[in-house]
Amino acid sequence: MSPTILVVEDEPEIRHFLRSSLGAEGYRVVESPNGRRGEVDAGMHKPDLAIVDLGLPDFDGIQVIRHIREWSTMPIIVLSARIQERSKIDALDSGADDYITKPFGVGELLARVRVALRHAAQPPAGKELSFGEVQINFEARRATRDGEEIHFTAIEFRLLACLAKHLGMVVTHRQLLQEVWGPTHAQDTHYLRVYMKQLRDKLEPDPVRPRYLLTETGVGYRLVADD
Amino acid sequence: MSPTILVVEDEPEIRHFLRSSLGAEGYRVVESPNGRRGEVDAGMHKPDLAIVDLGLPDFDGIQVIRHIREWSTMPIIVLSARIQERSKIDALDSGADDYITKPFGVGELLARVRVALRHAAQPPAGKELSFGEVQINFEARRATRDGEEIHFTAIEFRLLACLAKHLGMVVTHRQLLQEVWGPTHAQDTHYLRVYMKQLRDKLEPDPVRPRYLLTETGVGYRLVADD
DNA sequence: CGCGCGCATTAAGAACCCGTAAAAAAATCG
DNA sequence: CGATTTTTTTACGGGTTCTTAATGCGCGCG
Repeated sequence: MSPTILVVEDEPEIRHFLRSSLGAEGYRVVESPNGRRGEVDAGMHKPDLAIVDLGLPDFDGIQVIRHIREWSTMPIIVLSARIQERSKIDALDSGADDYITKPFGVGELLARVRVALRHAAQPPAGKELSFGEVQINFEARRATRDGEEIHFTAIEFRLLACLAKHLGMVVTHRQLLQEVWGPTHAQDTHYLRVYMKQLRDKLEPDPVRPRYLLTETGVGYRLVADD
Repeated sequence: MSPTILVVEDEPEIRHFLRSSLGAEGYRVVESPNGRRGEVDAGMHKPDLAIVDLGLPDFDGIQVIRHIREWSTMPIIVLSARIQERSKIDALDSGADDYITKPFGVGELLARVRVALRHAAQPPAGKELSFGEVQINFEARRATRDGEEIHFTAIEFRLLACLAKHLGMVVTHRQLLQEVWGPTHAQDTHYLRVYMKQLRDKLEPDPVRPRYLLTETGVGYRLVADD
């Protein structure tokens, strides 16, 4: 079943451009001409991805994003004019996942859409993952270390799964918080500090000098398997 | 099919010089003697690249750039006399991608044109970039040098990403500052000096004599990969 | 030649972020 | 219902990163 994409855009020209570009790729497209309709359509159609213009006539696209983020983690891509630098950043902070600056080409649009959908849809990449003496089976939700079973709490495991899904890549604080605690806790970074410590105590040979579960100061964390 | 290049230039001498230099390389050339015609021709011919003189008789070349940028992402190269320092920067901030200062040689012209066309042809989804012994993976937010991992702080990486997004072309101080520090710091150019030094220390084989991360005095910086 | 401008370079204090521990609150389970 | 586990809060010390200011250099210009 092809993914559904919600397009919230007031200018008919751009909206039709989006519809035909995305439609040609096989996506199903739902169009909303303003913010109010956008929110309703988001709730009704439960799309796999939303593309939201920041310069909407009735109310700010950021409002739409905030409201959607209250109940959904669907990927949101923001459209912004070159002038709206500031609100672009606000949008990302409000929970948008990516942005495209107008004017933009079909190639760029489709590339961003693919990335966003891939990130959202992916089940924990492989079913197995191992590093050092640790082995994790995501399907069975179990892990062993030196053959001994390790126990994870629900949150610990979700956090680990989220990191493993993006193995080797940095996962931002916001992504982790959003994925594990939901959109309402996207700024409670102290949760991460506590749980990273617990994961390290369970996974790392020397928890004080992490080798697999690495910190990216000011950005997020990342999990790396051995070389 | 050879790329089409639009030349918006009032002085016949320079216009003919451009036509023959570009024509000899196999490009198709469309000439416009003033700004008004330039805009029309841009819409009609949909060229792959526009070269716009800043000192046009009817109205400012910056107007032309702004108007084109409302509907197109085609690369735009600006021609400026040495006196027009200020408007050169305005042009870049308005969406031009690169500039050439008059007088200029064929070699410089063709090099800039090649870079701009190559840049346009590649979807910005490009996740990888390499120059010298350095390799950067933007998706994973990682970089290596001679196989060794290099560590970047949050700001360093954002700066590098911004430069890489416009590989081979100039990025103005203002653009960099806005993208990395936000609009409130658009004039704090001293930040750039400090961080450029750090990037060079991490990326350049000989940081004192930069080969990739180049200074454009009075304008901004430019990242070039080796050819 | 001396001056001013913009850039490179350095260093130090401020601000911020992270790891850590431990207690309080909530949820789970027998 | 009480015990145990899990989650949420809070606090603080140490370390990293960011900001700021001072200095030196090279170049163009008067």
